[in-house]
Amino acid sequence: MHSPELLKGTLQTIVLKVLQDHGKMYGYEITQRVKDLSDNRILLTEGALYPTLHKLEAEGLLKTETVNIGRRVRKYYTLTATGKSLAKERVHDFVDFIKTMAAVLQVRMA
Amino acid sequence: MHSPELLKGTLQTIVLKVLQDHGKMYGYEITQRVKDLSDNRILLTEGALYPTLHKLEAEGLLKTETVNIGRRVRKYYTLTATGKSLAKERVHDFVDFIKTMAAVLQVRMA
DNA sequence: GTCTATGCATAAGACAATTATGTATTAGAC
DNA sequence: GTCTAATACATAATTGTCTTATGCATAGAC
Repeated sequence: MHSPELLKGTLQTIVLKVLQDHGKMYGYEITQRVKDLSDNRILLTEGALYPTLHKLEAEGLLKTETVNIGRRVRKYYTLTATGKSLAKERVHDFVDFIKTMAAVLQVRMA
Repeated sequence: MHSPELLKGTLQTIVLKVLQDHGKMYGYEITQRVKDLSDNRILLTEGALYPTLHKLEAEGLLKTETVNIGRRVRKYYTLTATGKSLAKERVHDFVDFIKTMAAVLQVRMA
């Protein structure tokens, strides 16, 4: 697991990009996908994820669809058009930030 | 200027590495060096920098030397041995984190 | 003589995430 | 057939880091 402070500020970016790449997903699925993609290094906590999803939905970046699986409820999230462009923007900003950090820290990020 | 949330958690890393690369420096000088290296994109605020320097000093990672320039006071900071190894560790951790993020976001950071 | 830059420092408040807690279903181990 | 872990949602209290605001003081440019 990474020093968790570095993760700060990246949660929205992660959620938006994962949704962009994998389409309709539900909360728990997002945590698992991120866990897999990061080789168990990024473990999204529910206390952070759900408030973020609700916030993004309230801002019109995500739309939801509730589905009953047996007696269990699943809430699927999909990017809206605005959400898609924000996803791109956030990833771009992140890459840009890394380039700047590489210059300051004098390291190669390849 | 970058979206400031991304900067969270990177301040100590930046300070330690800049001190490692440039040796003895004072607070204001650090802000300017980072500003230059980042092409004006990372502007360290004093309210964040000074508490961080004091904290690193209290933890034995930095040692200080106060110098009078005319009537003005300058406080120079240098890495201790412990500070040097932490600097390396922090940079390594950061690069590692970026690799993980690249996998999650499916981007190249070059 | 005023404005900007240099140079230190602390305090109040905002904000995001962690930790803790709560509820409930389902699959598999034994 | 019972217990545990995984699945699946959600909110509240607390923590920690940073921004913003404030304060003091010197020096140089114009």
